[in-house]
Amino acid sequence: MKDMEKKEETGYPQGIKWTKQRKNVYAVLQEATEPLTAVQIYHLSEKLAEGGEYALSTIYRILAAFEEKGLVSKTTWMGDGTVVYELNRGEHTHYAVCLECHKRIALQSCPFAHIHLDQETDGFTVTGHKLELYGYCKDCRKE
Amino acid sequence: MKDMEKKEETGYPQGIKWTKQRKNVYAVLQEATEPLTAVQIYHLSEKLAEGGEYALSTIYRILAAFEEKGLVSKTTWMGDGTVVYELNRGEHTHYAVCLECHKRIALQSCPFAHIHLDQETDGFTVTGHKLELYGYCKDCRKE
DNA sequence: TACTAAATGCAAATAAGTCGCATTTGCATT
DNA sequence: AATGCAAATGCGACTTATTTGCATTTAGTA
Repeated sequence: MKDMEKKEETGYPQGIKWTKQRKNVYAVLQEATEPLTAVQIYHLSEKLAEGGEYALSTIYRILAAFEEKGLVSKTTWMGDGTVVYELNRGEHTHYAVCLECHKRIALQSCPFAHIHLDQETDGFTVTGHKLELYGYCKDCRKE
Repeated sequence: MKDMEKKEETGYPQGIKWTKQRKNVYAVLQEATEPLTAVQIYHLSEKLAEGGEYALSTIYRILAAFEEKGLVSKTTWMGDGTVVYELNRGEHTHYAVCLECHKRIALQSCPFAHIHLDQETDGFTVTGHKLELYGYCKDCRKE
């Protein structure tokens, strides 16, 4: 287990205090396959630790701190406004949301990958975008 | 003012009770040039009427009823999750949001107007989409 | 004009997130 | 290894946005 020891000693972005709560939240975000709400992160973090030794307000503060440091980005599901957090991994993902079962399906690629959005609006410099598709997944489709 | 009388008698989508509160909310939404929050609609409706004869909960219920009937659509500003309502007028509008001053600029056209999004995801039938652009408006742009 | 289901007002309840303050804890230093 | 302090945490109170129960009112029909 020397590898794990090594990982314990290093591997965390520096510049902030790495408390056990922060390490757990960070681990939860690394394991996540899609963006999570603060409450989901709260429960998953507690599961990672043994006891119920977390305050929800701490989770909110940790997420705010991570966002400040650029580790995490905070977004909202456009459909219902749910606020979610995810690790900044460089790429971005869009989702298709089923209006029937509310399942979210990640798009394999961004439709704007090769489209220039800049000229859309006069004088506005576009630096990013958010997109959400709506419709029916193959299980819920009406014929 | 015969025109107004006429308008009073007709012109409302049928199938629901047209109370004075609902008429006012409907009028507010018709006059709106962009989506409004429930609280904004609440204040504007009270201004339309004379007295403070509205309950905020009623506004929420009216908006929910309108949404049910397909008169109104409820959306959220993706950036901050603010929930807003607007009349369903057939077309849809996207916005570019300035990260500095938070101004919203309506796009003249939808970038997807002539793009097929259907094939993006296997088996998913796309019926709608939401898009928000981020960046800097011409007043806030950094050189 | 009377009747009834639906709509409203009000106040209390819920949900998501924030904040102040006393206590604890990384972590840099001795 | 022990110390010190700023930063982080826990806890509870608070805010803001929205929902809900219930008694009362009202639109639209019979």
